Amino acid sequence: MPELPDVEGFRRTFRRRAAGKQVRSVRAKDDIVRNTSPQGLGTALKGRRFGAPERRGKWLICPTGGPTVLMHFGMTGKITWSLDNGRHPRIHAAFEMPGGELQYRSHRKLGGIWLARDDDELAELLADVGPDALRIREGTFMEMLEGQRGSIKAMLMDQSAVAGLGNLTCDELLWRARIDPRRRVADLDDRERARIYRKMRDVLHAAIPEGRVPTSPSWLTGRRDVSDATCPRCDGRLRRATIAGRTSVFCPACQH
DNA sequence: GCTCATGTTCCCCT
DNA sequence: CAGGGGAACATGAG
Repeated sequence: MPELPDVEGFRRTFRRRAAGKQVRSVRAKDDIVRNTSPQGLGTALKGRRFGAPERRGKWLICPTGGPTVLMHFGMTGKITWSLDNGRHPRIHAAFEMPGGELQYRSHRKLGGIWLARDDDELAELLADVGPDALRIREGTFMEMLEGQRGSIKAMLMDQSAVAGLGNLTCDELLWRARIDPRRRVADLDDRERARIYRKMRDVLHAAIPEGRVPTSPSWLTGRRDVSDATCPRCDGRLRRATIAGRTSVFCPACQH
């Protein structure tokens, strides 16, 4: 589930439910807390008040004025708010606070929770995360493309180059930009590069209010799980191929 | 039983 | 060094 639009939705949930509230206690499974123990997390947070959450790429950043909680959601993580402090087994961490608890769930446990004790630790944990896809300026984006020798899809998926784009977002924006995901970055001209930047923003801005990459039939993403899927634009047959280790869906008829 | 899944990391090649 | 391929992680869903 979680790419940039999903994490942006989690940020909204966190802001609405947890920001400004004092943490009463923390429960967490051992293997979901990555750089300390559940006890360590609880000790650091108990009595502290969460501030406004931020997002960088697919990371949710939850400050308290002292330590900061970092959440990553892997492929199946999410945040939920519960009124009743229930001990559901699928909840991997819960921050108990007045009025309910904020729950972190990560079905396949590919994500996790990190604790940064201060700004230095925070910077260290996020050191390899590139500029956020939603905020990167066009000039910076163009600089990132310089000197790249791989495919455009691989570059867009690289979180240290541009942070937040996932497999669905990349397929969607390349389809809108009419660029074949296998194209070498070095072979793209300036107009094509500008088109990719513009479509990246369009896709993100359209997806964020939904809190996910939309799956309506007018989106490529709405067709990717359909057998014998056709292009929403030209009705040509969509193709699947592995690029940069992930399944890519694209339209060979209108993406070049 | 088999393959695949919206992510990241690590190892091995070229 | 930059990239690509593949495996691993954990747990289903089809």
